[in-house]
Amino acid sequence: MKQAKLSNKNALRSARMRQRVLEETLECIFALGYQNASTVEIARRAGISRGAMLHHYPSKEELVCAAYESLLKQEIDRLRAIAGSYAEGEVSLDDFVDYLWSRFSGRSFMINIDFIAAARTTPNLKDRVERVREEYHESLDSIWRQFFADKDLPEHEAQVILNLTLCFLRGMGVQCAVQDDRANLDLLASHWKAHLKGLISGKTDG
Amino acid sequence: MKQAKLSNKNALRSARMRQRVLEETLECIFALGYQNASTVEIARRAGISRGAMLHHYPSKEELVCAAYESLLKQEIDRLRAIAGSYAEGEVSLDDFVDYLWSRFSGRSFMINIDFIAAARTTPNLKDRVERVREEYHESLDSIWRQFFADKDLPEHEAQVILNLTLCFLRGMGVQCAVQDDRANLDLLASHWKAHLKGLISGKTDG
DNA sequence: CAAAAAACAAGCAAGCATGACTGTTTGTTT
DNA sequence: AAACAAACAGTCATGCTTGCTTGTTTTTTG
Repeated sequence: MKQAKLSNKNALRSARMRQRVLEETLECIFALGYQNASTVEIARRAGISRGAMLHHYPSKEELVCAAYESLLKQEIDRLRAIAGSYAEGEVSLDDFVDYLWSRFSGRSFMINIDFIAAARTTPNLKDRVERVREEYHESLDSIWRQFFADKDLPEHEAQVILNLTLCFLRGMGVQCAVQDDRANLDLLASHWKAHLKGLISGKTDG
Repeated sequence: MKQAKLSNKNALRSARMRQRVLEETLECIFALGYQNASTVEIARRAGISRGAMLHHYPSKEELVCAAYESLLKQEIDRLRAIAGSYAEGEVSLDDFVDYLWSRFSGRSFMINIDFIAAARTTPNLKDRVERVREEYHESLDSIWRQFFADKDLPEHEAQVILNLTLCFLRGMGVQCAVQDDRANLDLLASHWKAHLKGLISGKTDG
């Protein structure tokens, strides 16, 4: 976003360093929590001086926001890849829900919780987090619709089912954060998947 | 827990003060976030000196843990009250889910998110948070069973339905924290309630 | 009523995180 | 190659937070 000409050695060096810093920022937040992820520690892990880091990201807020955007962009890319696999008939709805659950129970979502908690009481951060999340959900939505293209469900019902599923997975992810009882949660996820089938074919209620 | 004789004036004064400090701790965490809730600010709001507060709670961890325990104890009391109302036939399952949703979309849950996020990377806190949450869930569980006592669902299925509902509500609560789109979430909650009915009577799948 | 204990007030010191500042090296441009 | 710009390193100062210490008031107890 900052470099116009990407052919330079400098721009490449810069891009690499920025990427490394962002990755270590996320890792640091994952390992230590949002608030305990100090710029000193991040710089140390990234093998860069604080001065240099401040050159790339002028404030901590800039840094963590960029890191969050990077995180969700990665997620979006992964979703796109799944969408490609679906087009080739390699992925079922069950597989997709499994994939989502793996995402909501792993590092990515734990970092997300920290950001969500921090964003709630930090207006600047909240705006940016909200914006990035919106983008993410749009991607998710467009992929989700693919799974219902051949079913005869109205679009808004597919949307409701997606939102139910997302809230459910989010809630399980939160539970995962506080008490790592994976076996039980995996079981619960299975229940939900079985349930989804009923929702799609059965249509017991509107 | 600290006072043996509650008949003293001192013990009463102490208890009142402790209660006030805990309440302001929660309010401070709600308003400013877990990390920005400094002991200075809490003391200021509670109208007490920091020295006095340190007399009651020797460390910040003690303070916030006590506050969290107080918060969930309050929730448990409320649940017990609902259980009483149910016994008198004043509350339906729908009402109960509505009640839970009001809890998961309000102050109480927002504070919870902060604690959950903080606990993830703070071992001491995590243990205590986990323990208190367990107690809370047990209360919830015993009440939930009441609603299924007259239905012919096996107990473990009622449990699964509770867990599904809880995860769903938690997920909605998280969404609430980052983007206050109540109208949509309320709608989604209605969908779930309608859905619950199907789950209980219909039994489309095991 | 005197002594002990508890509740409370207020100031102090150490630690830490952030951001600013100064200087050095590496790369680009003309 | 000379001037310029970007990338990087390291140190410093400010502000904030926490917990400790010392002193005062209120209550309980012998």
